[in-house]
This record gives sequence, C-alpha cells and structure tokens, in this order.
Amino acid sequence: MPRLNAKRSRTRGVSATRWLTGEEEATWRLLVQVMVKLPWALECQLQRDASLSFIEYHVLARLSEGRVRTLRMSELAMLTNASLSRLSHLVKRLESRGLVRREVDPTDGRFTNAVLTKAGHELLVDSAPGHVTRVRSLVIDGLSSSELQQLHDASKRLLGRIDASS
Amino acid sequence: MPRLNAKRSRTRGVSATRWLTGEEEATWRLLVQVMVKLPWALECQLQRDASLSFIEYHVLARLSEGRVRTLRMSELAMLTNASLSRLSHLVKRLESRGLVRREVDPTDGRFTNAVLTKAGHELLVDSAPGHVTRVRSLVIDGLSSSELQQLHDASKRLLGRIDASS
DNA sequence: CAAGATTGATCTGTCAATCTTC
DNA sequence: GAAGATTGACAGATCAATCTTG
Repeated sequence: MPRLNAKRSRTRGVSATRWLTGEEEATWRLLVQVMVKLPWALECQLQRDASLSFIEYHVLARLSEGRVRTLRMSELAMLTNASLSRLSHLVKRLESRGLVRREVDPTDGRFTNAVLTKAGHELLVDSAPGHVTRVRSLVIDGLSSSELQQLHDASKRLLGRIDASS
Repeated sequence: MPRLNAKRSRTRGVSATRWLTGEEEATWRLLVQVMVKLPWALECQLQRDASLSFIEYHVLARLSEGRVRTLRMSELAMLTNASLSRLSHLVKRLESRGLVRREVDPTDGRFTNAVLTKAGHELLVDSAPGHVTRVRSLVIDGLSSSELQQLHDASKRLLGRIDASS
C-alpha cells in the first residue's frame, strides 16, 4: 500500500513481507472506507433525529431487551463492544439526561445495574423506526439475500480471527 | 432490534417500519462488531510498533504515493476520509514529531502542501511490514479469493449508497 | 465572496489509578 | 486479593467561527 521504492524487495528480519496484490489492496481500501463512512452516516441520522450517538442508541436498545429493561454494566459493555470505563462515563451522561438509571445490585454489591427509564424507552421507540429504515437503505436492502448470507459468514470468520488475535 | 412491545405493530406517520428479520439482524450485528473491533485491532498493532494511529499511518502512506511525497491538505483529507479540520490538527502533531512538513503552495497561496519528511518515510518503511502482515492475518488471508471478490463488490455497492445519502 | 485551511472551545474516549464488595 | 465499577487527567475529534488568498 505505501510506496516503498527499492526497499520493497529487501528482506528485513526473518521473512519477507507478503505485500497486498493490486486487487487485495483495492478491496481493503474499500472496506476501510465502509468502516469509516457507514458508522458516520448512522451517527448523523441518530444525532439529528434523537440526539443520540450510535453507541448510545445501542445502549438503550440492549437495555430494552434485558429482563425488566435492566442489565449489569459489565454485560452491557460486552454487548455494546465498549470498555467498562467508556460505558461508565457514557451511562453517567445518559443518566443525567434521564434516559437511564443506575442502581447497585441488592443481591451483590459489586454489581451495578443499568435500567432503562420510561423516558429512555420512549426515546428509543421514537428513534428506532428512523434508524432501522436507514440501516435498511444503506446496508440491508443494497444486498441480495445470498450476499447477506455471505456477509454474515465472512463477518463471523473475520471476528473469530480478530478476537483470537487480542 | 430493540424490543418495542406492542408498539412494534403500530403504524406511526405515513408508512409502517420494515423491521429487520432475525437473520438480517444477526448479520447486521456481526457487521457492527467488525466495524468496531477491526479498526481497534489495527490501531493496537500500529500504536505498539510505531506509535501511530490508524489514520496517521494512512496519512504517511498516502503521502508516500504522491509525486515527490507531497499532497495538498484537501486531497489528503479526501484520501484518508478525514475532515479538513481533523487533518489540520493531526498534521500539526505529525509536523511537531518531524514526520511531515507543511508549505504553502508557491503557485497559489490558498493551498497548503503536506510533504513527507525523511524521518516520516523511514517510520513508514519500518512499520509497513508489520501493518500489512496484520491486515493479511486478520482480513485478507481469512477469505477465499471469490469471497474477496464479493467483499469488493459489496463494499463498492454499499459505499455508493452511503455517499449518495449524504 | 468562495474555497482552502486553521483555530479554539467543547465533548468524548482512553489509560492508569482507585475504590468497593465479596 | 480479585472482579466490577468509577474517576480524573490527558489525547484526540467535532463544530462553528475565523482567517487568507485569489
């Protein structure tokens, strides 16, 4: 990908680098663009329509699915792919907006439960149609059902590699 | 995706929302995970090996490809999918590290050229093998060549929709 | 005045350190 | 002491406002 002149052919360390072919490079650059622009497009829609970031929306959405609209902070962090620290800051902000409430687990004081409030649920209900419509128009409806199937499989495989590497 | 109870079937506004099916939802969630975790995995490798963020690496890489390792700020912004503002802050930092230099275009004072320095080029040369190796191991080598072809086409199609929507 | 670029204020995320509960 | 969670300081991104050149 970068232009490295003559050094490209030089072996450094133990084994020579297998550079990307032209086609691999092109595919990789397209994928990077999707990874950057797609979240951005969704952020814009959510911010405009509901004053929510992508991850904030998903926090509300995951809570709405939990029993009694409640999840432990650590569970919520995993479900939203956020660090516990990030989630803690984020939930504090949502709490100050009245969308979420926190309470210590009565059965075990080490856990904190995040609870979706009525206002939070209402905001989610109001913003979900617009968000889902956008996900459809930008992603789902642009792919055939066999492409979706393949995207599913490919994503799963990549995730396996990514998770294994960390 | 969120659990909306009875409201799910209620028509709000003009037309009913077409919710995602179970399979669409599953695929979408996997894709979101990839969009979050893949950049993170690459950031970690670059940060550890070269003290560069993903976008900083790409700034250096795009500059290395320009004639005389030079690009206008506005071109560089497009190539790296960054806003001009973000790029300006970022290049200022790279400049203070001696990896890039900025100079006003002598033929038209409105343009600023970013130039890759010797030190910047050396850092790129040193870090490229590790980065490419990681891109291969996490993405390229995990997919068959027909999958890569399909990923290429699908990404292109999605990008078209995303760009058209903004 | 339009386009390229920069700036400063503000907000968000990260990292390391800390606190609490079992 | 280990796991869950929070905190504060710092780094980086965004947005709106501004500056500059042609």
